[in-house]
Order: sequence, then C-alpha cells, then structure tokens
Amino acid sequence: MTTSPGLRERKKARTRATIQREALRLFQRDGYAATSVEAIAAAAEVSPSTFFRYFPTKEDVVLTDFMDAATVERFVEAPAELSLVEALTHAVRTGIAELPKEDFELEHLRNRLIRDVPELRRGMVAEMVRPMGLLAEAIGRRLGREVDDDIRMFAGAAIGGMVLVMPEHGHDLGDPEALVDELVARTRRLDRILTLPDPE
Amino acid sequence: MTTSPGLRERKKARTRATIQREALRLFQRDGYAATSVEAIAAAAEVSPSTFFRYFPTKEDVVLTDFMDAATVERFVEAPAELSLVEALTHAVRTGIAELPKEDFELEHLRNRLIRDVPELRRGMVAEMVRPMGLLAEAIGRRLGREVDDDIRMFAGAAIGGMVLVMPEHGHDLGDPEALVDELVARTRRLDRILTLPDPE
DNA sequence: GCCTTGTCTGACAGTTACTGTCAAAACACA
DNA sequence: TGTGTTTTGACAGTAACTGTCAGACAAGGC
Repeated sequence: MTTSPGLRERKKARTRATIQREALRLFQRDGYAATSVEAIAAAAEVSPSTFFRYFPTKEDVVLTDFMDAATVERFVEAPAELSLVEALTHAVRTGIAELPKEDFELEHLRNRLIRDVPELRRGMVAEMVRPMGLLAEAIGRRLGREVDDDIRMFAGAAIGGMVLVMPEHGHDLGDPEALVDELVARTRRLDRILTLPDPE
Repeated sequence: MTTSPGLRERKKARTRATIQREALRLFQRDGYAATSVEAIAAAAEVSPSTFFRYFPTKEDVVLTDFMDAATVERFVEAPAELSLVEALTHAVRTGIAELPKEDFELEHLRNRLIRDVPELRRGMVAEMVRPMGLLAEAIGRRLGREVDDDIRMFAGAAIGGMVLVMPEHGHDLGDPEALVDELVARTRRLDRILTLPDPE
C-alpha cells in the first residue's frame, strides 16, 4: 500500500494535494468568491486546465465527500449491539480519531468554509444524496437485508436530520475531541427519532 | 385580493409567468443545458437583464419552492388527530387538489425536468434546506411548542427521507390522483420510521 | 542507452451564466 | 398635463467552465 505505485501516480497525488491545500489557503485568506481558479492554479504552479482535470468544479476542492469507503466499512463492521445510528457515530468517530492531525487541520478549515460560505453550504447539501445512497447500501449490508424503500428512507432521514442542526455550532470545534462530543450528542438525539421497521 | 392590484403588479405577474412558461417549453423541446437564458428572454420577448430581474438564476425558473406559506398553514391547521407526517401529507395533498389543472400541467413538467436533469435534481436537493426550516417552524406552531433540536432533526429527517425514494417513480404520474396515491404510500412508510420525542 | 506507446500538461479560443451601471421608457398620482 | 418612481433594455465586464491540440514526460520492451 505505502510502497510506491509508480512515479506517475505519486506525482498526481501530490499535485492534487497541492492544489487543494493552496486553494483552501487562498479561500481562507481572500474569501471563496474572491479567489479565482486562475489564482489557485498559479499558487499551485499548474495551469487552469490542469486544475479542472483534478477538480471538475471550484466547489469540489472543498466538497470532497466526507463519507468514504473506509467509513462505510467501519459502519458495517461496527459491534453488533450498536443501533444503526450508533454504528454510524462509531464509524465517523473512529474515522476522525485515525486522522493525522495535519489532515485534521485541513478538515477543520474545510468545515469552517462550508459553514460560512452560503454557496458551499448549498453545495454540501446537494452532495448529500451520495452519502445517503451509500448509507442505504451499508445498512443493507450490515443487516444482511435487501435494500428496500424503508432502508432508503431511513438513510435519507438520518443524513437529512443533521442538516438543520449542524450549522448550529457557531463555535469552532478546533480540536477533534470537541467535535466528537458534539457528534455523539447529536446522534443520541437522532437515535430516539429514527426507527427502522422490520422488513415486509 | 382578486381585485386588480394596479396595472404595474398585474403586468409583472404576467411577465413572470410568461418567462417561466416559455422557459419550460424550451427546456422540454431543446433540453435544459442547450437552452440559453438569451433564448428564453427572446421567446418571452424581454431582455436578458429582465430575465435575471425576475429569476436570479436559470435554475430558479424550474425550482420555485414547492413548500409555500399556504402549505404551511394547511399543515398547522390540519385535524388534530393526524400525526405530524399525516398532517404534512394532508397539507400537500389538499394543495395539489386545489391546483387548477393548467397549473398542474406546468407542475408536472417541472417535476419531470427535476427528475431527468441532474443539475436540476442537485439544485432541488440543495433547496430543501428551506422547506426543512419551514417545516420545523410549522411543527413548533402545530404543537404549540418551542422549536428545539429534536424538532429540527425531525423536520430534516422527514424531508431528507423523501430524497432517495422520490426519483424512484420512473413512471410519469401525469394525473394528480396517481401522484397523491404515490405520496400517501410513501408517507405512510415514513410515519413508521419517524418519532418525535416529548420535549425535554 | 533508445524508441515506441500511452498519459499528462499547458496554451488557446470559445461559450454562457451572471453582475453592475445608466439612460430611456412606462406607469402612478396629482 | 406634469412630476416622481419604478421598470426596462443596452452595454460592458467577469469568471467558470469546455473542447481541442501539440508538446512534454513517464513506462516498458529492445
């Protein structure tokens, strides 16, 4: 895994990371709207064309999906006694914990941007459809059960339930632990609201 | 109310309706992306500037909010024995029923566009934050209860729960009754998934 | 080392959604 | 009819994308 997968691949990964890092830095410094793709490309020392090859839109630099394959796996494999919502919390929580603190800095910056820039907030919500779908499938796997409308609704409701209460925390949640605490509190609430009916 | 509110207002309303009608017609004929704002403006016999005065973005021609003040009112005033989800169904259902069939045609066209054009679908989901907020407040009013995080989560979950199952109906739902049936079936499911805990 | 093959990059031109400004036109009201 | 306000159209400008194409660069066989 950590062994070199070819010079080409490594270079691509580095370019991508550089673009994202520089972009976030500029967004923070000058504001999202005021930072042009051209400026980002210049800061990352690539051409605008290259920028768009790595990120299809300017938004996507900030909105990389927060529910990845690893999170899904942790959700499915979570201790059996946990409820669905608890398992989800568990998955996200351990994900945050495993994050190197350098990455967490970036993550934190991303979250602040999403919270503060309306356009990004909007994009984030729009992007939630994918996590919903992923969660639905993951629930199916965790329960060893066909994905039906009940599961799809449950998944959508679980993600949708967080939309209005997330922007709430105006405080910054700079360190991982505070964020996790917040998350746990929220999801405990969510667990009392949601119930997945038995199949059929 | 129905008496003329001045020539000016009437003309504005007509212009707005014309723009929207022409836009939807062109979207249907040529496709959403292939129809430029300039073309819409020309078809509606206004200037592009005027188009943007009536609709801040091209998307907004299609994405006029489906949860308006009247729906909220019907929700709040729905029979007391109905559950929250049932009351919501009731509100939407009666809203559809009251729609003149000409308007329903347009509504139907809009729904098809939203379903079929990815960009619009995305926009629709992004726009759901507002209905969520409206629903949260409406729930507070209906229950005569302060809007807290439980209510916010419930509202978000109720709307979010529909996201994955709505695109499902590939069939067209051309007539209002079929649509209502579909809606009722969905929301009955939703009612078993969601529970609003008592305050505190 | 060298050459071929496939991939990545940069330059460029073009489209279009959207913004802001300003003078002219259309309406409201006396 | 005249005056003040609102609405409109023309125009210029910005910036996010899209598509194309030739040149640079890495991978792998010789």
